[in-house]
Amino acid sequence: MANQEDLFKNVISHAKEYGYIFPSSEIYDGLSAVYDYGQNGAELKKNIKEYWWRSMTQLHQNIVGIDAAILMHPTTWKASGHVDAFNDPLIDNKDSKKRYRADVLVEDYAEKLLQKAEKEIQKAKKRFGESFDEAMYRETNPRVKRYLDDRSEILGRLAKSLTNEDLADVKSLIEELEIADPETGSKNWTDVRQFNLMFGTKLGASADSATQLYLRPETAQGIFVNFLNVQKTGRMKIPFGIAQIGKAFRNEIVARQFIFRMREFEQMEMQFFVRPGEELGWYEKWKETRLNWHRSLGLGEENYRFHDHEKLAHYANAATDIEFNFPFGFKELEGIHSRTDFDLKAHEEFSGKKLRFYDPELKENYVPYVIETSIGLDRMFLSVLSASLKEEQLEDGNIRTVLKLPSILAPTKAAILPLVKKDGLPELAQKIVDDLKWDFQVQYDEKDAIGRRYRRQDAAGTPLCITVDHDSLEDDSVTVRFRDSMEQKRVKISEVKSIIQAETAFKTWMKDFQHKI
RNA sequence: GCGAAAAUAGCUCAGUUGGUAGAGCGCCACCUUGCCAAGGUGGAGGUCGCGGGUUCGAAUCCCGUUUUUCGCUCCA
Repeated sequence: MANQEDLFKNVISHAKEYGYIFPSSEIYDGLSAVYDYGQNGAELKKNIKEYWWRSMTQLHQNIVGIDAAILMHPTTWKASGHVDAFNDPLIDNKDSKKRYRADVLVEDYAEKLLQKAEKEIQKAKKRFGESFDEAMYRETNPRVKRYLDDRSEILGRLAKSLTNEDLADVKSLIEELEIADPETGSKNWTDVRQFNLMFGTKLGASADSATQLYLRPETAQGIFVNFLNVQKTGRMKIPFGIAQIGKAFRNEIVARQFIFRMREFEQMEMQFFVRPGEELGWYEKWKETRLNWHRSLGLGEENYRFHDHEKLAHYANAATDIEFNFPFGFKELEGIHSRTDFDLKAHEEFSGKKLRFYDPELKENYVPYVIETSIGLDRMFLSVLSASLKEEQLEDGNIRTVLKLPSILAPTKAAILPLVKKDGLPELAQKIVDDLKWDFQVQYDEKDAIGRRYRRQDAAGTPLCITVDHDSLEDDSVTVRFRDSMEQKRVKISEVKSIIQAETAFKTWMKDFQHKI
């Protein structure tokens, strides 16, 4: 574990040192759980986005992309359930330091009363046998009646307090009922506090006439509300998908672990619309397709696993996570959910608009079912970065720090290096840069000895180095040096472009892993 | 949000019982060199996270605060 922690610290400091990630507003001490992407980070992130976007929208004729606004009509979040579900009243136990949902504590207590009542009833049933009148017993037995009455009184009061947002009363309720920490038995509670996980903002310049808006807590709703627009204008036929990359915001209670859980984050989502009843087949297909996409990057098969949800959200009838072996253990990287018709139905209800598809084969209208694949871009970034960072022991005993990024994702594809900065070598190297820059992100570097420059590029993740030496002036050849193997190859200058191309092309990376949908 | 630990140069870290801040690497300039972190000379960069307090004197002791990591918790 100590090693893992060290590894994680290494990733964080490497990310900063090589211009990948900086704490937000660092000169003002930073802002909790907000990070900026630096010069290399921005490139890597953009490349991850592009790899995903092209896999979705370019390799599939029936998947198209949109880019919806972050601000949406507030009713969207009522329909999606976020207004209710993202509001949790929480309470801490001061002794055990454990946190609970206050309403769940009370509900559990009420549940126990119900169980006590049932137990009495079962006992009575045994005693009286056939002639036992259960309904009558519930009404007449004082103990059972008290249990049940208390229970409904408690639940009634809880519901009322929650509706009125009277959190003080929820706490009083917990104190009056002498509810104890289920694990430690302590009754030493903090006040109940409300956490709203959606960031609010206002539409309209004057405070009193302004409308309450939210920064979207997920990008999915931008797809659902545009379902008909895209389907009609794109003449899309079921099954089809809508992809989107964009920012989402959550006021996380605990936002931690570097860029793993941030308050402002980016999602890459694809909602795939299918015939009702066929969703589970598609769900399986997308599980396989998405895992393949991850495998194509070559970060190690053993670093991925599925984690099927046993407890499903109210809208889903199947759900799994693709987990990645982060430096702090296996954690969710991507979610694949069979969301049924929950979202479109909810939007039909709240908007009063029909969100249906006329299926010419079935000759009927229906609300499509949805398979969602949703990946955290920042988490993907962290997975790529942490799996790529290696400290290698070389044959001569030296340690080499190398960032073995998949070369299609690397910020800089090649560094062009004159062996020495004289004798016309820099000029030739510059000429090569000027030729390559139209197609690739390349970098010129003439500072320090060649070996050091190689290592510098290794640590920054550049897959190829092109070295210009004195022979180059005579025979138009250069040395290509490969980051991962450290091998060198003598090639003609005219071949360089195709070598970089072969190393970094989309097709090179994806072709064995693509899946026909 | 509660608890624990931490914060000193761009990075990794030293800094003794309180006595005016250091190393290695990195960075910049010049020289030498030239295929796997080479050598030399010179230089820039820190009010020791921030704010109070104790003290003749605080990086060091005390209080508060911010940020980070870990545990609890939560996760559409």
